[in-house]
Amino acid sequence: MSAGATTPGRVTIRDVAGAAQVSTATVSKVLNHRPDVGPVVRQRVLDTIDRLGYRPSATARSLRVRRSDTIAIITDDLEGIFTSAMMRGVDDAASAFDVSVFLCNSYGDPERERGHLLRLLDKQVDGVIFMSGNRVRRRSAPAVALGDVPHIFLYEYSDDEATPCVLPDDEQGARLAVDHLLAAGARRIGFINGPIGWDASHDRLRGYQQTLRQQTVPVDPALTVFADSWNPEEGYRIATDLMALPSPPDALFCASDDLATGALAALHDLGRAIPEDVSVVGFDDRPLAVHQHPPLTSVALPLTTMGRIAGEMLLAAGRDEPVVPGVHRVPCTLQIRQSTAKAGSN
Amino acid sequence: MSAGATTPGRVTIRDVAGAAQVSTATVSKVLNHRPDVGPVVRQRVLDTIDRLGYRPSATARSLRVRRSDTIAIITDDLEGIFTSAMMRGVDDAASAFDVSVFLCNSYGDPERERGHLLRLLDKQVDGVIFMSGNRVRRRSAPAVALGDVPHIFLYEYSDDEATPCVLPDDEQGARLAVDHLLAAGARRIGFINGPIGWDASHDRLRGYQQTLRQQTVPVDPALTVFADSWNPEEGYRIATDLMALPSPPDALFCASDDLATGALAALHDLGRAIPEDVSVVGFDDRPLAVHQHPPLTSVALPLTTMGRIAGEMLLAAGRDEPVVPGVHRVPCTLQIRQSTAKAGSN
DNA sequence: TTGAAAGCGGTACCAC
DNA sequence: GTGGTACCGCTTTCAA
Repeated sequence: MSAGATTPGRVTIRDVAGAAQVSTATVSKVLNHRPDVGPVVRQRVLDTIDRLGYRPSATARSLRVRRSDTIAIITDDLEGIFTSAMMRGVDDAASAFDVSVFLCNSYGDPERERGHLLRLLDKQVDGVIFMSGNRVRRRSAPAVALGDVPHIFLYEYSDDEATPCVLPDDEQGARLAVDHLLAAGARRIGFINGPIGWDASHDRLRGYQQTLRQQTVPVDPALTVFADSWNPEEGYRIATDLMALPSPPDALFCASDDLATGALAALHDLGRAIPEDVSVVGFDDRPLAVHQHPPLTSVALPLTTMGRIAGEMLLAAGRDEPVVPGVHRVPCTLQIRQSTAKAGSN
Repeated sequence: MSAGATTPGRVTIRDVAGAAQVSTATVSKVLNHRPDVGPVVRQRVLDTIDRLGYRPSATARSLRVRRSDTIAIITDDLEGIFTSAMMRGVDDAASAFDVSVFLCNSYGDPERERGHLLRLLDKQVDGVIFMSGNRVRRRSAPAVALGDVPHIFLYEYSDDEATPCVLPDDEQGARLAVDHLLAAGARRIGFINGPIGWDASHDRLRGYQQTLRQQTVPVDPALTVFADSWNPEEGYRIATDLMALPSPPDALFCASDDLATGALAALHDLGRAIPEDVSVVGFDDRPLAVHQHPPLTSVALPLTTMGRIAGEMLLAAGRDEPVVPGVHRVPCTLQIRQSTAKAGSN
C-alpha cells in the first residue's frame, strides 16, 4: 500500500504535506497557484494530492479567507412563473465560477427574509440576489442591513438607487411586437395591456405608442385597454370588446401569453381567422405559447440572461471589480410563430 | 458607549466572553443550550450577546463539528414543470430546521453532477437530494461516491435499494380519478395514458384497471391508448379517435393536464358538452387546469409534500435518526372542478 | 524557494 | 458550574 492518510476521516493538507515531504505551507501555495514554489516540489505535491485523492476543505478555507464561494438567491415566490428561468441564469453564472448557490424562499414575508439573511450572513455568503418571482415591482429595503455584502435586485427594485437592479426592457419589447405587426400589414393594433398597477404596463404602453407615432400610424385610445388581471379570462373579455368596436382592430398585442390565449379563444368564437383576419402577439414567451392554435408569436422576456447578468455582476462585485449601480435593462427578443401574418402579406 | 467589540471586523465569541467576564467555553455552552451553566451567568452572557449583537460564525462552527446545517438539491432540470413545487417542499422542511439549501442544476450531465457533488462535499453538506424535474425515471448512481453523506432520490430512483426515494403514488392517483368518474355515472371510461416508456404510465394503468374490475365494470382494451408524448396535441388526436369508436367513451381520464387540454379541445370541436356528454379528468393539477373551459378536474401530484418529506427524511438521517430505505409513495389528491359530472348525475 | 507558527472563530475535553 | 486550552483544516506572514 502506498503511504497515505493515517488519520481516520478525510485526508487533510497535513497528510499531503507528510506524504510529499513538505510543509503544509508549501502545499497551500501549490493549491493556490502561488508562483513561489519550485517546479519539482510543485510536481511532487501535485502528484501526492491526486494519489491521496485530497480535496481541500472549503469550510476551513472560508474561515481563513472570509469568503465562502457561495451566493444566495432570496425570492418571494419560488413557484412564480418566471422564477426558475432566472434561477437557471444565476446558477449558470455561478457554476462557471465554481460558486454555489443558496436558494431561499421568503414568501414575501420580511420576517422570513430576515431569518434567511441572518443565516446567510452567518455562513459568510459572498453576495445576495433578491429576486421577484412575478412581475416587476418596487420592494422595500433588505430586512437586514447587509453591510459590505454585495447584493442585487433581480426582476424587482427598490428606492435605494445605489444597489444595482436587473430588469427586462419592457418598452423595447413592446416596440418589437408593434414593429412586427406593422410590418405584417396591421394598421389598427389593439393593445390588451396588463393591469394598470404594474410598471411593465406603463413601459409597454410607451413602447406601443412611440412605435405607432414613429411610423405615423394614428394612435386610437379606444384600442388600448388595461386588463384587470394577467389571466386568459381577461384576454377573452377584452378581445371580445375590441372586436365589437365599429372599426375593430386588425391585430392584437397582448401583454401576457395568458391574455393572448384568452384573446385567441375569443377570436375563434367570433369566427375570425388567425392570422388572416387578425394577427395576435403575446408577451413572456412561456412554454404554452408554442401549443396554441395557431402557435403564438410572443415577446420573450430575457429571464435566463437577466439571471446570468445578475449573477455575474454579483460575482464581479465580490472580486472588487467595479459594479455599475442603477437600473440595468436587458432587451427582449421576439419569437415569431404562426399567429402573426408574414411581412407584407396584408 | 457600552463595552463592546474592540476588534475591527465581526464581533466574536471572545468579545462576548470578555464583555461578560466569562470564558469562551462558557459562552459556547450558553450558545448550545448546555445545562451546565449557572442561571445568573447564563443570563449575563445572553444579555451581552444581544447587547453586542453577536452572531456565531457558522463557518467556524462547521469546521469544528463537521456539519454545515446545509443540504443540497441536485436537479437534472431546473426548469422542469414539477421542479419548483418540490423545491418549495424541501425548502420548507429545511427552513423549519434552520438549514440552508444549495441548488444545483446538472442538466442531466453526470460530469456536471460530479462537479457539483465534489464542491458540495468540500463544503461539508449534511445531505443531498437528487431530484428529477420531469416524470419519474430510473437514474444511475450518484456521479461521486457519497460516503457517509445521507442522500435521497426525489421523483426519481435508482438500482440502489438502500437509498430511500420519494415518489408519488400514481396507481392510487389513477384509482382516485376512476372512482370519481364511476361515481359520476360514467361506464365507459377512455384512458389517454402517458407514453409507454414511463413508469407512471404503467402504475396508472394498473390503478385504472383495478378500479374498474373492483367495481365490476368491463375493461375494454380499445379504450386505453398510450400517447406518444405528454402534449396537448396528442390528447387532441387520441380523444378524437376514441370518440369515433362505434361505442364511444362517456368519460376521459387523461394522464396529464396537457393531454386533457387537448382532449377538451377535441370534444369542443366535436360539439360534445362537458361534462354533460363526457366528463374529463386530468393528471398533475397544474395551474393551467383551473383556466380551462370548463375548469379541469385533475389528480394532483403531491409535489410539495414529497419535497417536504424528502427534506425531513434527509435531516432526520443527519441527526442519526432511523431512516427507512426503499420507495416511499406519497398519495395523490383529487381536485374536483367542473369538467366532471356530479356524483349520481348520470 | 521553503517552512515554522500564529491565527480564523468556534467546540469540547478535562481539571479545578 | 466554570475556565484553560488543544484542536478543526487551511492561509499567510516572516525568518531562514
